[in-house]
Amino acid sequence: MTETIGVLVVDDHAVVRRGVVAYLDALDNVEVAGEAANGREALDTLESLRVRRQPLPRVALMDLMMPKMDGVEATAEIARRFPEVRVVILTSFGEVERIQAALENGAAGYLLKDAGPSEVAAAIHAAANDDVFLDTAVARRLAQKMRSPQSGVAALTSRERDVLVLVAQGRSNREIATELVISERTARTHVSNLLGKLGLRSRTQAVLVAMREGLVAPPS
Amino acid sequence: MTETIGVLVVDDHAVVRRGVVAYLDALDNVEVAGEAANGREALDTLESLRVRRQPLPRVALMDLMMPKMDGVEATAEIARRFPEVRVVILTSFGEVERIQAALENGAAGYLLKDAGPSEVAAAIHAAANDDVFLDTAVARRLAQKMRSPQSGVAALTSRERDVLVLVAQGRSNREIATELVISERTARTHVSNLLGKLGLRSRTQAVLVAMREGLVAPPS
DNA sequence: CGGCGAATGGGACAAATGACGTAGTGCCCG
DNA sequence: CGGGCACTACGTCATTTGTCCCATTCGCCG
Repeated sequence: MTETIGVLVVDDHAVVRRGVVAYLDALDNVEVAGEAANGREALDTLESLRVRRQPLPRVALMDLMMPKMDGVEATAEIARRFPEVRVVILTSFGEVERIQAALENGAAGYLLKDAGPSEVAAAIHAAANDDVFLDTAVARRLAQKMRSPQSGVAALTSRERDVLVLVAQGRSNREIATELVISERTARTHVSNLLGKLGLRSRTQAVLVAMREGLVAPPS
Repeated sequence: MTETIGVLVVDDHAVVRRGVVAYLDALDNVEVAGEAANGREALDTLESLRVRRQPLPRVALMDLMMPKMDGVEATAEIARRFPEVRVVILTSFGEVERIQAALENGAAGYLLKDAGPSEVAAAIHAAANDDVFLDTAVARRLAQKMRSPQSGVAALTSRERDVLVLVAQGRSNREIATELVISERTARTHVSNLLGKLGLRSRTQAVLVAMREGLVAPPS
């Protein structure tokens, strides 16, 4: 572990990249190996390092919610094509669904943007060590989610999640039916069931829950 | 203008504060006068400086979307109680409604977080000079909004906006009526009218528009 | 003063939504 | 193999939502 750890910083906000780099510069055995503004750029950077036979960074510090390529997607791609690179998520969103998605896709850590320098350092060292680091708040939420499998989107069947996503896009039952190639009655059954499971009384509330759980992106 | 400009950095994300401070440190006649993690802290800091008869910062660089006290609120408070402090907004959200709200509440600038150091510098100098600096993208959106007054929340009456906000919280017509102390029929009239003005066909879509326009915060 | 838009409500009606019960089919797991 | 679950679908019914009329009351503005 006395070896220097190369870190690729991926965030669409220049200010955030600057802050992260400032954190990393203060660390002894960590070196910023590059910056990228989105998932696509990050992959391009890694690819280009590989063809030049230059060493890949050990860790990628990555935002979720980026243009071009979403953090979750990018994490999955990196895990698939560059398995020696550990991905640590650094984001302002603490949605359990996103956290789970990221971890399932191979993320080796999850930090919130209000993390201090020491937490970032800990996450990077953990990742370089093939451990997983979770922000305290993140870990707590995950634990809560585990403890209470009854409340929340996790209780939904995959089909119900499909329907919920469409509801959260403002579609009517008829439109949902057409989209999923089922009858409107079935769509209504799914909506009714998911409302029941989530303890809601209208599809309007379902939109909010879907947003809160990160099932759909907030509209831009 | 050779005088040093004091800047108060307000953001709930430590990483972002660090990045901004790094930007500011690189500038000659700018000095970081303090940091705060939310609007409340920012006001407390200013208040405490005032009672100690210490000089107030000329500029506050502030995020929107913070816990404790929202950026728009904080901007209004600062403009009211500390008129000598110029507030520059630095946020990742480009919603026209929020921009307008911030500017109407006395903001002296609006930057997006993908802004580079030079833009931050320009905004601070402009603010210290009693000018207003707008990010290029922000200015463009504002201009678009001005050019097309027909589409968008701007066409709504204030009462309709009230109703829309409640719709976007998942309330039923009956609940909205109770909340606003009007009859349910009137609530329905308002909903119907605002749907027409926005070109929508259901309240579910209205939720999305309200979010997109920043009329309500995305649920946490 | 006259008009105009905003806000308030009502009647009537059509459409969408949601709840509840029932049921066939397919699939996985013990 | 049998039970359970997900997915599909329908019938019925109550409620909500949304539309199109209309009317009244303000307050503001020319």
